[in-house]
Amino acid sequence: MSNTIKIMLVDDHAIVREGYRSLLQKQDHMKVIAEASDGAQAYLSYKEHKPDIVIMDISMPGQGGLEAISRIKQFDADAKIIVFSMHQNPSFAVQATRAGALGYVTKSSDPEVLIRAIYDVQQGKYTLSADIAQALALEKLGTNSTALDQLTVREFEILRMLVEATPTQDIADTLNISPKTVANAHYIIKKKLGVTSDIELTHLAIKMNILDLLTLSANEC
Amino acid sequence: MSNTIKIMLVDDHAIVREGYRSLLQKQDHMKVIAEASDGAQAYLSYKEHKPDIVIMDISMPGQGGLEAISRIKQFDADAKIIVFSMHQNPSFAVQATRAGALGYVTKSSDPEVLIRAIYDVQQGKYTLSADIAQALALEKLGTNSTALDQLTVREFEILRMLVEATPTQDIADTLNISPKTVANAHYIIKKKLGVTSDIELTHLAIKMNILDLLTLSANEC
DNA sequence: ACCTTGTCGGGCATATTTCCCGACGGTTAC
DNA sequence: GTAACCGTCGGGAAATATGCCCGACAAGGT
Repeated sequence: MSNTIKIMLVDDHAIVREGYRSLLQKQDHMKVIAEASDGAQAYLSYKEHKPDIVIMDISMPGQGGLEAISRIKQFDADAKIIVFSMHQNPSFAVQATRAGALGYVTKSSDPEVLIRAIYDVQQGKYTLSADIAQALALEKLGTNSTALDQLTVREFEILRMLVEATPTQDIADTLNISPKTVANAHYIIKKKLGVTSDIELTHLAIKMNILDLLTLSANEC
Repeated sequence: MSNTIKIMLVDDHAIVREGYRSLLQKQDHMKVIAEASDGAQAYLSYKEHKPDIVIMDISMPGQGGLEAISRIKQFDADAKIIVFSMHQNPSFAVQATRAGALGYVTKSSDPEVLIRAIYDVQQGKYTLSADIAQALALEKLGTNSTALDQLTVREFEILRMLVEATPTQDIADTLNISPKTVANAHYIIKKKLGVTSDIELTHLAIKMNILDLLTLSANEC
């Protein structure tokens, strides 16, 4: 069929890919033609299969989703990428958009929302799931001025790794840049966010839900 | 069929439930008889359907999974619950087990691992996915469970102020000691706790409940 | 008395942070 | 086109912090 949408799935959890596949199978005009479980794989697979739509998780180990989006867009500026993330924090949507994503849907959304987003993005329309759209609107109105949006995509990515206590050398390795650049970014991030110590930085990351408390806390709240 | 395992799914992400269902459908001896998207629903649904096995995510909004496990075990001490979580942190496995779970499998695992776990737990065997088993073993070797006891009173006092992002000079002033002594203590603390960065130190403080999360988190817990 | 442990801080080599700079590619504006 | 801008990348150099050493002193313990 000529109007079948070719889809690539990128998610590090096999069970979630299973879910996508099962869901998309029920749609007449969609076909999953490729899968990947991390950013690097996603890039290679994109070049090979040229899918119409990429559905991508952004919180993956190693090469994160944002980096993968940038790489793919660099290879094909017309790439249509939907980010499907567990993060309700609108800053993630902002960063994903900057990196080149055309849609952002939370995993809490009903499956139909993802389907709808695929059709929308296929036609070049930008799509946000309702919860994120609302949060973004509130942020714009309120003084919830999240300083996070002042960060560039690269800085945000580095911040995420930093607050997870990733060594500078490891960050440099995963992003293929010099440790010196990471150190410079570290400094710029602290400056932009108005903190002077790494401990303050970590506090801020927790407040802004960049650092998932659940991954840290051994006790229930 | 008498040997069909009746399963209940609990996960807040519809797409993940879709994935479980698709996966379990392929198994002859398993049948999904109920679903729930949060802890409270899970408890009610358990009482109604009495499944043989519960597969439960523990990071859910509102009443989390650990609470649900406790409630279910209280109602039925023989309940067989497998936790299927994205968290690789072994502390989660410890907590889940304390709450009454019989198995812990990470979402990064291959689907077969979950299937295997279902059969194992059905027979009353406790099951861990390989990655968690290894992490737990390493933790046991590391003896960081009593790490805090290695700190002297003074060091502990300084640690508490440090992780609240108190400037070194302020700590020195408050304790009437030299900033240099604070810096030295800071170093000794990191050494005793086996961390190399302040970010790691903050993570540890959160895990050990030295840092009050409630004063930090902008969200309800 | 003697040894241990905690507290306090100086010294000093090394590492990191901080802030500067220029280079380069991509966009946008005109 | 080209000028202006932004994001990314990293070098350089001074200021600062860290890592690890040391000795001093007091309080118990044996």
